[in-house]
Amino acid sequence: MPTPHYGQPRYRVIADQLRERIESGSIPPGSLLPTESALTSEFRASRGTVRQAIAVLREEGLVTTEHGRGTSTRPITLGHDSKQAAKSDNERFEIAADADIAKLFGVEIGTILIGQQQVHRRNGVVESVVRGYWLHRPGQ
Amino acid sequence: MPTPHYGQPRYRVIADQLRERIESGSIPPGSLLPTESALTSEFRASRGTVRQAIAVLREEGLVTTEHGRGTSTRPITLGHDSKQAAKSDNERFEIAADADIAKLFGVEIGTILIGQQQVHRRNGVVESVVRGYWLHRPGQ
DNA sequence: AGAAATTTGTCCGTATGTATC
DNA sequence: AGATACATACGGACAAATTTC
Repeated sequence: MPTPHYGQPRYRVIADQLRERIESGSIPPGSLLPTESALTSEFRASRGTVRQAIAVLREEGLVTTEHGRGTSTRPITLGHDSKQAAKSDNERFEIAADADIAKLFGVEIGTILIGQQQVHRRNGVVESVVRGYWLHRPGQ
Repeated sequence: MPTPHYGQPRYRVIADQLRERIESGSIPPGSLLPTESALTSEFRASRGTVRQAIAVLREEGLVTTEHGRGTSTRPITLGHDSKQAAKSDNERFEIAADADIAKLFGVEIGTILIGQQQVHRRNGVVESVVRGYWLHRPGQ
């Protein structure tokens, strides 16, 4: 079989479908995703492709993977309050756009955006903090 | 050949070496990294492993990759002037730590940090904004 | 303008190592 | 100890974007 990936690559299509299940609640927060081999059978894709799809969700912060255990969904913490102590080093939240951000996106100040904060540590010590912002559901 | 990855996996070792070259200036900002096939020969690793190593650097924001062109180290705009900053989608600046950030780093509020903002566009439209923060001269 | 070469992107199949149950 | 599941690594093949000639 050739490698036709008209439009979207397979791993993104698979990632989209899995994201759909997670966000629709079909796969509840905190529960395990199907195993890699199960997804391999279901989507008739190679394991590498399935793993690539899962990697997409992991980068988005939607799931976490534990060696030898599996990949599980993680709840999105909405209504983030800055004083709220973060339990995780990777959390999602909603936040109102400040002047800078609002101008960049071309929206009004205060528009609600999706934010994600990721804390990077080395030997337990915080090395850097990265925050990403984007609009709800940009055409992907 | 077996797959021994005692201690660190190969792709991380390769990533570490490449990072070293970038930070030492051996690969200057804005210049192209060796091609994947060149790295494959040099490190005697498979292309997949080399690509995984590059992916690490990409996640760290050290390099950017363009289809058909190559992977280049990110040009660092040591900018501080807002006029130049406004023109670029990638600017560095200094900023005082707010309560949130200060707590994460374990420093006092108001401590001066390095910040970097990167604007990601698709077809000219802002898709996301990423802000990173870290201390001056971390171990490295 | 266009063809060829270069380079990254995607996908497959397989094998082996390592962690968890 | 055995079964299950994720992590790493290899090699090959074709697709797509860019650069070069």
